[in-house]
Amino acid sequence: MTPTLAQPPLEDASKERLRLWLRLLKTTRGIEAKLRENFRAEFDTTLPRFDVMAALSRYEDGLKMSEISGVLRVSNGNVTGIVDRLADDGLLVRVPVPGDRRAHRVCMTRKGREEFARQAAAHEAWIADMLGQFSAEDARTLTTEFNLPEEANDR
Amino acid sequence: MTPTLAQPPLEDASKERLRLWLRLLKTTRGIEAKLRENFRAEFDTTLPRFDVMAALSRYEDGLKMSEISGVLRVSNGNVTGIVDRLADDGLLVRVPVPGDRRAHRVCMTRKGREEFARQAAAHEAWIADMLGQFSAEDARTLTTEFNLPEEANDR
DNA sequence: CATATAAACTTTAAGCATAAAATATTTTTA
DNA sequence: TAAAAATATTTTATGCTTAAAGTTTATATG
Repeated sequence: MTPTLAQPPLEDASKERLRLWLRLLKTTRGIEAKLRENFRAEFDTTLPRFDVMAALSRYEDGLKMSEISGVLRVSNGNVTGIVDRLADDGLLVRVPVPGDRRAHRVCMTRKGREEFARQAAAHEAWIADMLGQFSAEDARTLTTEFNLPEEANDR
Repeated sequence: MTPTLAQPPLEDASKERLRLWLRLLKTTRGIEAKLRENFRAEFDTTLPRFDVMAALSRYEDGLKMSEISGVLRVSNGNVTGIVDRLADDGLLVRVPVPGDRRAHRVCMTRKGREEFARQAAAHEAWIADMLGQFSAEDARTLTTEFNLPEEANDR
């Protein structure tokens, strides 16, 4: 006879994978909501703005508009508005690309770099707190496990 | 002397947790993008619309507007527009609540239930495919591991 | 060289999301 | 019971997001 289990019996993999997806979604959305709230309260900014700044911070010479959308995997038109607003705030500038009058290189200003440094430090601390249940080793293991193929989408 | 490692040495937990977060974000966004694309191509609908239908499908007697936003953890005003459009399409109806003229109960129509059944089956198959690298046992283990406290937010 | 194609970017239309304010109704309280 | 507080929902303002169409500039092709 089937013994009573602490957990319900394993259903087919399809159901368990669906459960995992719903859990991942709930967890990441919860963390994103907290980040959004913190960014608003502490820095009067948003997650998409931070994402653009973070992308730029990794490239000393800035990025072209299309490179930003490529790195962040968002649509082209999306980046236009976010960069507009960051530029209005003096955190970055559009620099014409010599020899190609279609393109612009987006670079952080000094003010942008300083502001981003503060935001990045806070961001890392918030994440470390929210994922505090994972040891460094656990985190590394899970990072590897969640490296899905996702149609081999690097660059 | 420190031996050469297959992976870089463990940095402090903070950095490893940040890496895990970035990986989770990349993975869930990738899956969400694929789902959005599939929902659009196969059913001419969106993920938020599916989420509302999924919430309603679990309650025979429907849900009030505020209950939908509570279950889905989205803002009140957000649900108004999504329900408006689903109602326009005849997939659900707003039913007045007897004895409280402020409130409405949102219920799926027969058409809505039939459409949702098709969508849910496809959704489960898409997820099972994208998370195919996880066995049923792995999926269950990970689902448990990602049950973050997140300020004990159930209902 | 003229034109066609491609590339870089912006604009538009529609929908999703939040926070905050507004409206209507119900319940509590003085 | 009248005024105040709470509840249920919608509306408004702002920003993010995509897909698709449009503009300008660059490159390829006849």
